[in-house]
Amino acid sequence: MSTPALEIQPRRLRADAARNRAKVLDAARAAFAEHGTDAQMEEIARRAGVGVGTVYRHFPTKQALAEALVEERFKRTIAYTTELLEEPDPWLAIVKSFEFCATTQEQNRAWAGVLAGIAGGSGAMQPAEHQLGQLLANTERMLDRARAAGAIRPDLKPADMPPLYCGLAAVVQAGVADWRRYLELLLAGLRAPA
Amino acid sequence: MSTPALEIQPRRLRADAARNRAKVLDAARAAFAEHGTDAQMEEIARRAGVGVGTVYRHFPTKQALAEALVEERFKRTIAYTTELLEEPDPWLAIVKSFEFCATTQEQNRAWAGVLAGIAGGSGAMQPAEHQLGQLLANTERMLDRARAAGAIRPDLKPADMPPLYCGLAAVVQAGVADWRRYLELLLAGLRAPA
DNA sequence: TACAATCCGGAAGCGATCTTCCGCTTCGTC
DNA sequence: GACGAAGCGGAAGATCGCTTCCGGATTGTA
Repeated sequence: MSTPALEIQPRRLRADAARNRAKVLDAARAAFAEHGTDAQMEEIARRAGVGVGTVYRHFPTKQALAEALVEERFKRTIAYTTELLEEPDPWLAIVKSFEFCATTQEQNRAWAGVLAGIAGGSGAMQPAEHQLGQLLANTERMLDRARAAGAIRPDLKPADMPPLYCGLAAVVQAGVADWRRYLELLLAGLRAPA
Repeated sequence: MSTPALEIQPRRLRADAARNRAKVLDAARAAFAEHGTDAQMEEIARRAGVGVGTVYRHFPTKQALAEALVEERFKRTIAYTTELLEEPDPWLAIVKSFEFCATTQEQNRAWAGVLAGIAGGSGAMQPAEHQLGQLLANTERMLDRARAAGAIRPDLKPADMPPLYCGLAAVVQAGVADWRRYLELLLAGLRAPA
């Protein structure tokens, strides 16, 4: 986020263009947070204080704009799950990963759709292949650590996880205020049997 | 489904009209099952073998048509949960209620949206108030029975349930083929601690 | 300052859907 | 079988939201 992207941006943006691009991304983030995929291009432009034409100058389609935001979220998610591998308590790492998922959904109402695509195997807004692979690898390591510590039921597989995240995101998306209670029940099912 | 609806239909429908109404409902059921809320009126008309005008003669808006289907599902759900109160094994009753939820979602891709509305308190396609009350009452009795039998964790409240159904429906909607595995993990969290 | 490349704004174009409208058809009855 | 009421079909209307287009403004450089 600090230096790269030179392969994608062959030439330097003019100062005003760079400024506007950032404003568009901010506005889009807010609009998607509020309305999910139904956010409208014109509203995004208005929030950014630019014309729709400017939005389209930076992102060729609405889909591309949405994907840029998803990729952003995905990077943060991968970064966070990587951090979690350092968490001393492997069970707590799992708990935190679910909480992160829920708050991400709160910040971007399109997130549940992305997770649904991952869990279900299809989905209109898939992240890049290698990113997805990295996230799944982190998940696997997280489970391995917890299993080794005897914190989770031994038969819990990596493939079990995406649906669990997907369900949680859906509950948050539905507007369940007390999603932590839902999470508590969910986690109880993952614990190692006493 | 066999005799009622006389309060809603003040005058008797002409034979062909009644036939078409049924065809429209069948077609709509199929279309909504496949495409959820995105099902198109013209496709419904085509499937029913009638013109769009005929669809609108029977249901003033797409929303009304969708609501008719939801109400239908809701009646079946209430009927089924009422049956379940007779189930000798209270734990099995709970399991079956979740399975019923999942298969309902498989048969109508708009179901998850309805449950989301119930769980979250808002939602565009709410069922009638008294129907909802009846369903929640059944849920409560179901839990009471299971709690009395020591089959579930004692702190499980009726209000915990809608999000659980909502999450399951979302997972099924996402296209997770092995939703039974998800359900298994979920149920493990509801069991009474050993 | 002058010039050219770059960028901006927002009106207009366009496709997709829901909904209306009305002349024609079918049904039920006398 | 004749008549009026009820129902039907599907083209046209209305709307909505994404996308394009281009004259004019801005930026960076000579």
